[in-house]
Amino acid sequence: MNKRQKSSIERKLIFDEKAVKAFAIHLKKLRKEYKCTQDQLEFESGLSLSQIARIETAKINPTLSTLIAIAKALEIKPSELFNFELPDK
Amino acid sequence: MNKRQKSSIERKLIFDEKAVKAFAIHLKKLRKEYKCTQDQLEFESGLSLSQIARIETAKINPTLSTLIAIAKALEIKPSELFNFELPDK
DNA sequence: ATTAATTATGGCACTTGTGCTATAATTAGA
DNA sequence: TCTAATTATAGCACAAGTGCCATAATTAAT
Repeated sequence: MNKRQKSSIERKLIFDEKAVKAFAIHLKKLRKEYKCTQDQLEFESGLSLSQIARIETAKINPTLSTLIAIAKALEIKPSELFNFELPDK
Repeated sequence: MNKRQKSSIERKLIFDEKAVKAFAIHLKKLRKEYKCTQDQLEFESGLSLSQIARIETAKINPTLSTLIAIAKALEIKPSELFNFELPDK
């Protein structure tokens, strides 16, 4: 099999790894402050534990719904999920 | 062709339509307050206009990176994107 | 040092977010 | 009313988020 052919058109994808990383660290800190395990968060949020782990290790770029589910589970305002310093670029 | 077969296992998907809708309304309001067109926002954020339109019409559930790109483009703090009332459930 | 609890990884299937392009629909300006 | 500007929709291709399952790795308790 040939290598998968790259599209001739360069698609610009936006994935701010640094911001995702900063968010990951913040979330993990928040969760611990609330004495919550990933397992509990799974239960409270309805998200899967593997997903939560992947978010906290910055493997993925979660969606709005996911963020809101987490905030609800932690009983905090969604805006609190963003109380962290964004890397400059 | 047969209809696509449903997986035997019921996958629970989380997509909080009401929250996404509330966010959409809030974003559109914010953008207008900043006298910003979708076209300008496309330029400033690097996101595609079609994507912005889909977000503002609550067609999609944007990702964290997308939200941050929008906040940066509007020169606001990401938490401001969440200054809206979440529907109760 | 063992064991239990917690967190992280990996793979698969499926869904969906995104870019790109084009076009339609709506709104604003003349 | 025309016209231009703005916003919304649609379809395609591809990337990536998520659930579920299993297992490995790490950390905490005893």
